[in-house]
Amino acid sequence: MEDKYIEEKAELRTLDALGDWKRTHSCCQLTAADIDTEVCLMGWVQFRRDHGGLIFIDLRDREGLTQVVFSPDENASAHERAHVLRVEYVIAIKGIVRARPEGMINSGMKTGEIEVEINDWKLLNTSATPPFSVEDRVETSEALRLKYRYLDLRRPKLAANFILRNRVAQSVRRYLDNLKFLEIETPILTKSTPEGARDFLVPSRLNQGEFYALPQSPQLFKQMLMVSGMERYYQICKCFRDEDLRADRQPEFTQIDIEMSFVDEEQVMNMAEGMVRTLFRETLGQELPDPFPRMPFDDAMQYYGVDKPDIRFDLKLTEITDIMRGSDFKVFAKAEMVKGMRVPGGGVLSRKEIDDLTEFVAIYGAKGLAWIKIKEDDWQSPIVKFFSQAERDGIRDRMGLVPGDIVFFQAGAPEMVNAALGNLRLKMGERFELIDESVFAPVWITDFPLFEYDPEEKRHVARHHPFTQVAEGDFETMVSDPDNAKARAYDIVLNGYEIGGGSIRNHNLDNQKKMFSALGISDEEAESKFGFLLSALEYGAPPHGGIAFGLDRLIMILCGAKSIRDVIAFPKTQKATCLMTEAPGEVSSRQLRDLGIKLREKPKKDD
RNA sequence: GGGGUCGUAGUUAAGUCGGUUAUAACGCCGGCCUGUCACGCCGGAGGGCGCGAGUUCGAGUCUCGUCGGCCCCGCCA
Repeated sequence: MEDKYIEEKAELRTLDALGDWKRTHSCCQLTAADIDTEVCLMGWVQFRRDHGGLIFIDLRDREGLTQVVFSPDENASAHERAHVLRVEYVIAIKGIVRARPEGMINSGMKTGEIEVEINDWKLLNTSATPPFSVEDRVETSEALRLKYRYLDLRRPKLAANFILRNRVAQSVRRYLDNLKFLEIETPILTKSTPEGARDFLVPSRLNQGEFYALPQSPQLFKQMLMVSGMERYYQICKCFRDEDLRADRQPEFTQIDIEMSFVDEEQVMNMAEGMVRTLFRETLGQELPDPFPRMPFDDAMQYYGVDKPDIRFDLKLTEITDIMRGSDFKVFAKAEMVKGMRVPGGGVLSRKEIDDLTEFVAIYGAKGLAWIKIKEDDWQSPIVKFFSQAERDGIRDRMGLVPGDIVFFQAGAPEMVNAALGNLRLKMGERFELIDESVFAPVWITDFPLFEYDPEEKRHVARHHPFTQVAEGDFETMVSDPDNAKARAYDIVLNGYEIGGGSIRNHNLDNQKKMFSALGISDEEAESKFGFLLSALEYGAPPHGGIAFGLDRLIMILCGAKSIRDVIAFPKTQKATCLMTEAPGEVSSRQLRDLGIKLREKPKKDD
């Protein structure tokens, strides 16, 4: 008897062909204006509410939901067949748009005023019970979501991210096209560039023992295109960096890459912020400041401790190195740098919270976290007993301390002081809810140092990249005094994320050679690594510069997503694997033989 | 390379000082139900606690190792 039953059920689940049915509307489209029209919808069963008599199905496609009703009175056979419907089954329905009965309007639903009364329907496919329910509100582990990414992407929230992503990309293309930019593709199989991030390598079958590298960015190709006279280039392209992952970093990511000839930094920045303003207006209806505020790198470090300040809230760092110089508090007196951060109202922080914050700043190398709570009558602090009255007055006046405040201090190497307090600043922004999540705060960071010292390699390396032009006025001294050379470079920061950066490049051969020599790159090395660039610069390279945006990060901020993975269709895990395809994977010995590659028996951990 | 955190039915979580047969909700299966919208009601099945050792009379609980997810430091021109 049970067998017969299963057979019966299977019979009911026979799939239908699409036939000549054509979809007429999406599932978020129908309104009261469509009442009494006949429509055909196709999609997935989101919810089923089978009352035995009436059956309600919320039908979902990528745009939204529509309630459809199977009624035994209207169409008995359509209703009878509908008992088999389950979540995620794929169906096509034909029916009449009806106004919902009085009091049955669902105001929480975009199509809540109407429903579709079924005349006929087709079962296009069944579905196994999904491992997690395809709904926004369900919190399931990210591992499971990534394994079944195709189901995860059905969730309306995630689908909406990709709809927005498309609109941003289209807005960018329209904007750049209007400004006569050419979209030009550059190679994915290219040459390893030793400066910068670790490359992904691809072995060459036809040239055994040699490797292509996947591009970290199309930097040199776009410069070549300027030499080619393309004048204005852009590309929305994949870039690859074999470095460790973070919530906002993936090994392959998408860049909006732009380069222009015959321009200075003002023109690049104007073009770029116009693009960002336009895409915000066109996709979110949000107006951004015009122009974007600008901040020199030195100020960013001084007041925010980072080169990507979140200026949505107003806490700032204050340097007090000079005040503490002769102090009895030797930790401060001897420190290369002493900075404080005043947190208005921070006096409410408990001892436990301060202990946790001390642990937090230790991540950045801080040995401790000095603090003072400003009370009505006195200062409460483990360190203030070491301060003279003049020192107390000096700190109070410079920082504008008032009762209720807490001040945090760091003393030591500037890198540590800035990192610890800069990140503590963000922590305090969250703790005291100083951040208005509806605000988008862009800021240009300018006047970057041309170099930074790499203690591992014991030489100066380019802070931006080695093709960046030195600031006017620093050309003569860039080799003798590299620490004070500025670059014609600029970053664009949004809500504390670096979303783009660029520079004016060296179009003059001598300048480029001087840059290489400042970086300790010999003529031979420069020739072997960047020979084609040096050669191109000999043939009438126009002045040029550009910028590149991290599209994924930008979309992440627009979506309010916490991770870049939520705006990338098939992202990698933190170990750079894909849980869906199980990449990376082993390859056949035949493939290895073709490539002339022999694997070690057992990869050793060291080496 | 390092620090932190998590891993228990399909899913999300609870599980006390180590103690009988490991809880709950949702989902799933079956039945009932003509205005629900995360429908409702009744009944049922389903896991041996990521994996491997160890301690113990006894381990989901303790120890060691290992695998995996996430966050972070380093790294990311």
